[in-house]
Amino acid sequence: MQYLKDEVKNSILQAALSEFMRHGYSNASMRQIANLAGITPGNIYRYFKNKEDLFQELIHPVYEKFIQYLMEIKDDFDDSYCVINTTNPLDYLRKVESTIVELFKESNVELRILLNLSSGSSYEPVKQELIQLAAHILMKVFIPGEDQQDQAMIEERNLAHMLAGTLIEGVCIILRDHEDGETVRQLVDELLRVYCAGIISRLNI
Amino acid sequence: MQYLKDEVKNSILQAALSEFMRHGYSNASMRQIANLAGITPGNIYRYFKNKEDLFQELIHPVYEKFIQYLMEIKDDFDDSYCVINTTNPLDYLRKVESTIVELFKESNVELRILLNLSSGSSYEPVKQELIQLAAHILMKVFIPGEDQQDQAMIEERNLAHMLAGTLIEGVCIILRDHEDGETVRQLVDELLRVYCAGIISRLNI
Amino acid sequence: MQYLKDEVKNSILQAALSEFMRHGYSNASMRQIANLAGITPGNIYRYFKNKEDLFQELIHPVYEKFIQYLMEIKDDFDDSYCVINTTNPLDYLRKVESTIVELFKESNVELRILLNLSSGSSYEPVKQELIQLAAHILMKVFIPGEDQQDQAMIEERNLAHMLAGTLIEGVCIILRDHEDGETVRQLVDELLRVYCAGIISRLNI
Amino acid sequence: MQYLKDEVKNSILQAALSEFMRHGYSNASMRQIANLAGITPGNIYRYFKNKEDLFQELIHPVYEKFIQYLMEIKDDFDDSYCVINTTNPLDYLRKVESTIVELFKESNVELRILLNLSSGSSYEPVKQELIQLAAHILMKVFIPGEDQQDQAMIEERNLAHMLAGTLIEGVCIILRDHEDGETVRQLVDELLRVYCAGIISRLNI
DNA sequence: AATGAATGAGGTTTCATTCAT
DNA sequence: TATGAATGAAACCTCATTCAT
Repeated sequence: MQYLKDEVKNSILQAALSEFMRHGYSNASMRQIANLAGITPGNIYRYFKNKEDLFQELIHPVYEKFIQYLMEIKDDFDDSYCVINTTNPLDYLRKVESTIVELFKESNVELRILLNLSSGSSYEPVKQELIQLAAHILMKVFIPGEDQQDQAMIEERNLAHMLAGTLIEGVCIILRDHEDGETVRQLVDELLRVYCAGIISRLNI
Repeated sequence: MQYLKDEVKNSILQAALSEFMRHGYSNASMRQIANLAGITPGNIYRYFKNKEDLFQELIHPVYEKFIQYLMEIKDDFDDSYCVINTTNPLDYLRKVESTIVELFKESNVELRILLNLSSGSSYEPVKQELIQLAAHILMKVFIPGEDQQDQAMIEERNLAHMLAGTLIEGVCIILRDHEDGETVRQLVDELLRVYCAGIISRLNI
Repeated sequence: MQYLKDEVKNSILQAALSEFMRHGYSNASMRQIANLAGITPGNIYRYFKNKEDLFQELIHPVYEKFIQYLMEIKDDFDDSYCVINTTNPLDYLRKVESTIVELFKESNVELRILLNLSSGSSYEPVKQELIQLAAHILMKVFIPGEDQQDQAMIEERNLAHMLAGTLIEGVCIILRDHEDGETVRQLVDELLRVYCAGIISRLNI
Repeated sequence: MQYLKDEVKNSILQAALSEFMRHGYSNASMRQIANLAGITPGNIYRYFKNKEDLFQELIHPVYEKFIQYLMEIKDDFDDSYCVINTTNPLDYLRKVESTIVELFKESNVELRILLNLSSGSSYEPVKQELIQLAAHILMKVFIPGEDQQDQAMIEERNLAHMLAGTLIEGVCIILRDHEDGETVRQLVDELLRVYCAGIISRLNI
């Protein structure tokens, strides 16, 4: 009994991963997923309730881990950096980096789907939330002290938002193009170095 | 009659632009485009062979301009920077920047569709091509002289590729989130500043 | 323009009426309706949003008329019969009868679908509501005065409910089996005669 | 082995009874029947050729008993009532009643399925056949003597048909709404009383 | 005898595209 | 030239039935 179940379920998941990666959630075809998995479309529904359920089973673990991780970063950051302004942001980000890379190394494709290809699913607004979280952290770097509401403030906010977005996208790109863990770490390192250098140079103006 | 034809054709193109912008290529509805253009669905097919053809007529000019522009940058770069190494890369990129922003200001929507909303069309792989072109340019910054094939070379290639990708994505993000031309220019400026600072600091190591 | 629309819409409505009549709402097949109408399934959706919408367009007018009519009966009954107990129930029901027959003559099939074949649609609970309304009226015949809550009361309630149900079904059967208006009127007359005789004889016990 | 087989077969039949009762023939799910029976879907097909066969094995005995019973009533009626016109129809119907209720008490669920929930199966037209049989019996009450073919005859035929239908539906309604055998008997008693009173009053005109 | 994974035909619905008018 | 009704293929999904185990 159940002489094939796990094998088939895995082949469906793998096929779905490939199809979602290629066409995004709403343009992915259950028929194509079935073809890729070597089964008939109806059989998918023995393993997953529907398209959204299949997507969720693939993406949710990564989503949860990622959210939890970012929250930890935020809390840690709020505690250690903002109160006593001793930590160098460069050092702080460097510490963060290794954990990020670890998570991405585990779930490269899933994260890219979550962040860039989930339009039409319940995860659609996740990317903006994540970028806003990242922006929140960067904001504290640019405006350490008080909450000014003047023009400068708006510009800083835009800047933080933009840099947060590019940072997230940068990591996505690195992970899309490279499999080797050490290369990934090295490139993220470089990316952070660029960002930190730029941010520091901007703060010093 | 010819006059009427052009008017209708333009209204279709304008409607299509709006619809592709809102829903992306494959989720755009020909019926909705007809509605927006104030005509009937069947009539679209007197002006355009099919959905893909309509998309192409809209996007191709921008695509071509963008490619041509990047080629010019590449050629200019090859001539002015690589041979006699006098120009400051920061100055060079700053010169580039204003042209980029100009192009985006002209064809903001088309470029955003081309880069982010062309999934399902023949332009789907364009973004990657563009990033590779940009990477080629950046390569010349990092490896000014000869074509070494050693390990250091590979690392520089990866770095250039990654930075090119994040740069392109960064510009996309800026254009997605902001309409005002001056804000766009300012943010692109900041983005370049960060990149240049990072790149210079890296070159100086 | 619109050179066929009404004709097709009517053929769909007629086909749907036949299909819903034969198999009920949830077992009716849109494909079969299309076949009966001599069109393709997709074309139905140019005329009706979905299956429920098609059903509603067919059934709602009858439903509304029927509900309104029954409410009028109920109000008229509450006013004329319960307060001053002068009207003979036989006379009252006879007055009611002609109106019922008129409505049924107009929308024979639709009413039968509404009452007996709407399972799965939003009209599913209508029949029970109607029977309860009819039972409410009959209750007033059996228990003219006060609201007793004893055993006799429960029996009267069951009896009223049962007779209301059979009355409704009886009218449905008459209309299913006969087309001629005069025959219908005559049979409903007989049915009411039987009911009234029985009810009166029961009250006299 | 044979013992086990019967046990399984019975559990399937019991499960099917419950499922058909809840959802009707065509909306009943073979998978759900298997679940209720504590076996797997495929195994049902070792005991029953298909869904229709399972339905038939469940319903046919009751159908046959019911038909046979009605035939006996008819024959008994033809012998005792029509030839020597001594028996009071009220007494005769009262005698009939207790047998009807007995049969319903034995096979309440099966009869309700047969009469009201067989849409989509081969038993779908049974209810009409039953009503026509009942109408045939009632005809003998209204037209004791000869087979006139005049207008009066047609009216009597229609009347008998209508009253047979309402009687059957009335019993169905009673059985749908009540579980307790004594309440069922009592309501059927009342229903017959109404019918008899009406029929007698009509005959006396 | 029993399992339950798999199939395949069918369900409702959408939509780019065609074509008679 | 323009209409918009109609088509047909595809979408997601369900389920009675089959069959390798």
